[in-house]
Amino acid sequence: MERGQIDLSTLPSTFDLQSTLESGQSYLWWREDGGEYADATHHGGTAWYLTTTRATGEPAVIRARQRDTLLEWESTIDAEPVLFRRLCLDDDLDAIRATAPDDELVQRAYDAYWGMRLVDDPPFETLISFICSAQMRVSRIHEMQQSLREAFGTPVEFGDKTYYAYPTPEQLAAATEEELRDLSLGYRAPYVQRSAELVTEGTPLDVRGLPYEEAREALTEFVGVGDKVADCILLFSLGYYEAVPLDTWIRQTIEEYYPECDCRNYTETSRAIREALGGEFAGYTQTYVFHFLRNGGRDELGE
DNA sequence: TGCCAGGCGGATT
DNA sequence: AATCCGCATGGC
Repeated sequence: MERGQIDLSTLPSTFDLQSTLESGQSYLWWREDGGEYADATHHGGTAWYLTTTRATGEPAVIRARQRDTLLEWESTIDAEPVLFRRLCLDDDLDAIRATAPDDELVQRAYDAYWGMRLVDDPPFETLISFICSAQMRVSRIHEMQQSLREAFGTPVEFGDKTYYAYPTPEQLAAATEEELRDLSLGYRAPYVQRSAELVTEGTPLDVRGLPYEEAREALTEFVGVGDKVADCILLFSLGYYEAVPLDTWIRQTIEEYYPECDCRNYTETSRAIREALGGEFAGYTQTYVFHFLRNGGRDELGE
């Protein structure tokens, strides 16, 4: 057991663990108290768990908790570099926000969840969890990932308990469609199995290096991955901060607040809203807006 | 009960 | 290239 703490006051920007983990970006963490979108206050909430698989293939467990300006952790490994990378602790939020449009929706969203970061999750885990996200509630997407871990993941001992790492491509490729349907994945079951298999067969998933639109197109090679899910993978695991996933919430936002961006197809609408949200960090801004609206922010706006 | 949830694949036009 | 339709499951 290793432990340590990160002094968040030395970072370029303030940090809010709860907003980061409850904003529908990552389905790979789970709360110690079992809660979902709860009541824990910002900067002093519950502990969270994460499994991570090292380059050696060896799985590890991390427990992390924020107390004001400290991020405390315990782990089977030295978790500090993992936390820095996956929680984007080095991001400069002021510089990012400076690129965002100065309108009420965006500024209220940034104010409401200031300190939230994008996540930088492993591409395969992001691929699978966002295949599962189609037409599905956030809480159930979390549950599905938990089920996948427990059914197919490699066990890891941590403290006096056994945890399960997120399954590898090989482990999910070996699953049957029926086994996956038994986990309540529904029609996504064959997509998960087949896409995992495609990864083991060498279909490129780490498309970093390709220009944004080419990268998005390349990811739709996977089964169950359309433009929207591809944008999520680019934004939450491959560092494409300009990617704006056009989901039901953002489409409604476009209709209401940026009607001039409502073009005929995904590609054109995407170009327009990326431009409207400031280009380079449009996906960062979109993530704040998404979280704000999903938590009822729209009701506050007209007041 | 019927509708919706961070949509997608396949068929049809 | 655009549109339509079926698809699992669970919560309200």
